[in-house]
Amino acid sequence: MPQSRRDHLIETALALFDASGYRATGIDRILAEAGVAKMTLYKHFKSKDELILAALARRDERWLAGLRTAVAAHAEQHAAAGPRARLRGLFDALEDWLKTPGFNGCLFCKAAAEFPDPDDPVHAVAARHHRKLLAFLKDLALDAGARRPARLARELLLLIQGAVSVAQVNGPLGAARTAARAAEVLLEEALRPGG
Amino acid sequence: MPQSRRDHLIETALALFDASGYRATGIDRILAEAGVAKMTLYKHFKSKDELILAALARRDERWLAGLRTAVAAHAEQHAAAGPRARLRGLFDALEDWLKTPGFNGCLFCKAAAEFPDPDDPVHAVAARHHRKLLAFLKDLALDAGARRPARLARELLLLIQGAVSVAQVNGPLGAARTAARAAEVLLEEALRPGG
DNA sequence: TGGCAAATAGACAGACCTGTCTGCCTATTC
DNA sequence: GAATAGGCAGACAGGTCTGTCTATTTGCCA
Repeated sequence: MPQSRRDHLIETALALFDASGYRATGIDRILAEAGVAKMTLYKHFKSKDELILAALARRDERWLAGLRTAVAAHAEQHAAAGPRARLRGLFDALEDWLKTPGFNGCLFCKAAAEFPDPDDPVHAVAARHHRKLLAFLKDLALDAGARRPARLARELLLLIQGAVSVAQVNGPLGAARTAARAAEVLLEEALRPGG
Repeated sequence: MPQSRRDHLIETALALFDASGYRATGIDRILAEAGVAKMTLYKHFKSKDELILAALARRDERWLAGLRTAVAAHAEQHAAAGPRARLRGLFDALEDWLKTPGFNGCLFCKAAAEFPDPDDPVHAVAARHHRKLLAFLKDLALDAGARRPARLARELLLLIQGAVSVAQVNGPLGAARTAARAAEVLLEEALRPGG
């Protein structure tokens, strides 16, 4: 099962990068935690940076998939609730995430911070993740019937990223709730007819 | 002039920490850039972490002071413009900052990310900075006559931090404008009578 | 049982990091 | 002119980092 060790390395690296940062997490630490030999790592990944890229790719798909299912589940649960239901699901999922014990900020924001060069592949992956999230939010806004869905999506993105950032620095207290409240105000404004 | 070398070290360190991160910036790099000998640094600071703390302390006071003056200047310029004038000044200053060529995100968010332990003095300084910014926003909201100033302040903080985060990852295009637009909607909602 | 592929432990090189120490040099002050 | 303080350059120790290499062991399959 050649995939299994590679997977295990990616998962272990993800957890450690999240907890301590990219540069601060040494290869040896990942290997010790995963119980894998160094040569095995370097057989699957050409360098530490490639491991970082693989870990971010996995996080990207998993995180967005989780968001999608959370929103869909919430919409199904409150089938008759109108356009606000999905938005509520979005921010409920956000709140759950921020309150997760090990929560330590957005891995992509931290990647962009530790690899500030925009041409760096790691930074580029982080940027792409943000754009994918923005596209998802735009679909949501479009679905809700917002007057200017792209603008509402950009606003929602700010609220989400702001909540993540504030929660990382000062704890999760109220950040998601505040974001959800503001999002409802912005949604209502976007649904109001004349403007 | 014993203060001058200390100051120069702090300024140089600030610029390098901003451009490359805390761990990624070696002492030797700071010394070479500042043209200062190693022993001079270690006479003024007990360790690299203390230099980081000193640099963050300076950034904290300078950044908040700049924000205050920007808001005051804008309010004076549009003396009769009502409660929105200061808010506009706030987000104009934000836009200027995000579009500054060397802009590379919020030093305090990055500090909290690189020093994730909440008990770490560096993380604590970052958290304190956020609370000071929140207090300033609350004063602004109070001044504007918002119905629930504390809530509006928390919402504005999310927008500001979100714009900073998004601009860091994906460039400054539109982030500040989006935040300003959303802030106006939220302010209007907070000023509307019944709610 | 023999053979093969893959993973293991661990040494190793070379680079970089922080923090300490030793001389040298310069400027100021008596 | 001499003494003294402070900054400079650079060596150094001790540690960590990535990435490479060499043996050795494990497990599987014929």
